[in-house]
Amino acid sequence: MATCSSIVWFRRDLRLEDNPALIAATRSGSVIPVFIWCPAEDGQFHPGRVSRWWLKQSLMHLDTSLRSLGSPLIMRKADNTLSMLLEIVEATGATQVFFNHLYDPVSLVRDHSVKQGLTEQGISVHTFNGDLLHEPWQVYDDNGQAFTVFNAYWQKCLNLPYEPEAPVLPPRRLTGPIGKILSCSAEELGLEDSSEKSSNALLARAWCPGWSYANKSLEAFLQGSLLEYATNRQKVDGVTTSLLSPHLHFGELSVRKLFYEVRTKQVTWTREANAVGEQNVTLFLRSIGFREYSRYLSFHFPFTHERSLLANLKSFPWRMDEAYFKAWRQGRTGYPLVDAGMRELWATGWLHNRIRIVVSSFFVKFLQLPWRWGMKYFWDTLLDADLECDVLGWQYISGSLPDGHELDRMDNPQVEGYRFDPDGEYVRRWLPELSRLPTEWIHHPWDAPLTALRAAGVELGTNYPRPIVEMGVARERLQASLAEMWEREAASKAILANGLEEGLGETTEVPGTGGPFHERMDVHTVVVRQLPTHSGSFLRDRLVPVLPTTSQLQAAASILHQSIPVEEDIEEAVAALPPSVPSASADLSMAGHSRPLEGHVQGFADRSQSGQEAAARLDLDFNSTAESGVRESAESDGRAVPVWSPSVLSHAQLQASAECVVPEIANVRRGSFSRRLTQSMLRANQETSSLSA
DNA sequence: GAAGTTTTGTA
DNA sequence: ACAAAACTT
Repeated sequence: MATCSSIVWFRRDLRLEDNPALIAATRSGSVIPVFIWCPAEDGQFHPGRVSRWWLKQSLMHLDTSLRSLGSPLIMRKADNTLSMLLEIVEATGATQVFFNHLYDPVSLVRDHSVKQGLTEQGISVHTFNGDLLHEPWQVYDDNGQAFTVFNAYWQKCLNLPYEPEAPVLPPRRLTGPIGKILSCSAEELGLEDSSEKSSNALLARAWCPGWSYANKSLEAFLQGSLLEYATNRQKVDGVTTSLLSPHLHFGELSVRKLFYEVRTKQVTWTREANAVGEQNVTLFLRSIGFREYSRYLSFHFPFTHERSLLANLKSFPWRMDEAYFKAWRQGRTGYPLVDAGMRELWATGWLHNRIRIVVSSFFVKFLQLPWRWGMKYFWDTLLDADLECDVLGWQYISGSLPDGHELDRMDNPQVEGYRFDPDGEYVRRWLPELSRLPTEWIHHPWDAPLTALRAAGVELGTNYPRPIVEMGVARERLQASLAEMWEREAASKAILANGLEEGLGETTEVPGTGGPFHERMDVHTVVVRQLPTHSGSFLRDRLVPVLPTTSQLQAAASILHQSIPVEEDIEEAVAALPPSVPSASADLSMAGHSRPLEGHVQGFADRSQSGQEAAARLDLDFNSTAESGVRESAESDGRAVPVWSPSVLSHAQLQASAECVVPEIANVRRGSFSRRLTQSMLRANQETSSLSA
């Protein structure tokens, strides 16, 4: 057995400690640690600049650690992950591949085909849970259905038998492969292009990527802000969160270890009758719960990165307004709290979770922009960009979840400003043009008397914009749009009913809309329709608005005279962040991306890991629904746009993701939803079976 | 002490 | 937005 050579395929588990794939491989002989950078497979979800910067640093750190144990990290850039793995297998004579599970839609699909491809070549593949407390297929409600509300899900998780064990220590020594294996440096992977380096240099002042720094961040958090997590949760300015999220995203820190450490703390505090401390832990664990839940949703509802979980908003008339979108990105909406947040995001890649909620809520409800645009922007710009959390966050805010905010709940940025930034310091830090405005007016400069504005050097409409949409107008517009949506839905329902009677089934078209209703909120489709004369590549770029490059941003900034943080401001801003050390990042991000590879199937339960029953069920599903992938959706103008066709785990989920069979939930309010969803999924499933029979 | 008003919490 | 809690009268 000592002669057996194993590849450990690192992905987003860039740590030595508590890494099940690495531990298992170490037991079976010599270890070849591998990282493959394969941008071609990321599609639309190619990581943004700051995220790639983090990855690069983290890889260098991991490589150093692995080297000192005796087996350096093999880094390769590839067009196809499977081919590259096979090439490395060939070169090293490895007979086994070990890796930890991922749950985002891209990885689910890729990992399944990789596993299949390796197995076909006689390589034995072993996969593990290195990212979650519980695998998504281990948690179901009393009816055996997947949860669709968070509280019930998290309650169940907390009640599952789970005795946190002390994290497994890193291996002491690794036996490396014999002979030299082709590899490149982290630099040569091309994670950072030369135009990005100067901006990225600033990031290193505030953050230390790498698994051992993640441990230090954890330590700092346990000793520091965990104590006051609950009370400080509201404070948007200053270091009050764990700052662990980028470390968690890249798996530099094991969630199981985090859970273990935090729980241990909680036990201590309970013994000391420290009720406040105990409460703090409960709240923090809840935010870990949201991270778990994001994976859970992504796994069970693999279409949620591009379509709402609920079908209730499928005919909502989102505004495809590029100018609004741009004003939001640049922090020029005229609402100081929103703008401060967007400037901070722009400059640092970081936002307090509270501010993420504020800006995303404004995005959806004041501007009525499609949530997927916002999700993509977060994916492109956040340091802790994480697809599953991104999806969960935006669906939560946009009224697409049974237990999220409803779409017609409009939060007032002025009110939120005084609640979360009572002294206006946060706004002053990020909006220098308002820095001299007294607190009285800082969150609503449009009400300020001219004398006050003049004294503060503020000229509304010139160096700081007036509100892009007034609150009252926004409210009316939202109501009107909702009314329009109800109308469309009623019409749709009537026609669908007719259609079914006539046996037309699910693809009924509604006259005058050019297609099934759900497509009206589909970014791809609508934009294509609006821009029918442009070229293919232009269209592709437009599928989802793309983050401008730094130079484009700077150009825009100079045109817009002042107030956009360009380099100097960024520097100042970053300097104002938590000083050097890994302060730990924590609030879980709403980050995201979206999009497809070709033909694959999804799912990857590992027999040895996840229990016979689950594995058997998933395997069965692979076999029965194995064909899915990119399909072409023919537009009315004849242009074909690739559309992600979700891979499928079960018939019920297939139905949930097939647009016209999406459950009827328009009027269902929170709470009562879950059961109805599953029931109507089942009903839809049965109907379809009988139709096809 | 009941009824009305304001604040707080919700991710 | 809305409900529940806290606070006033």
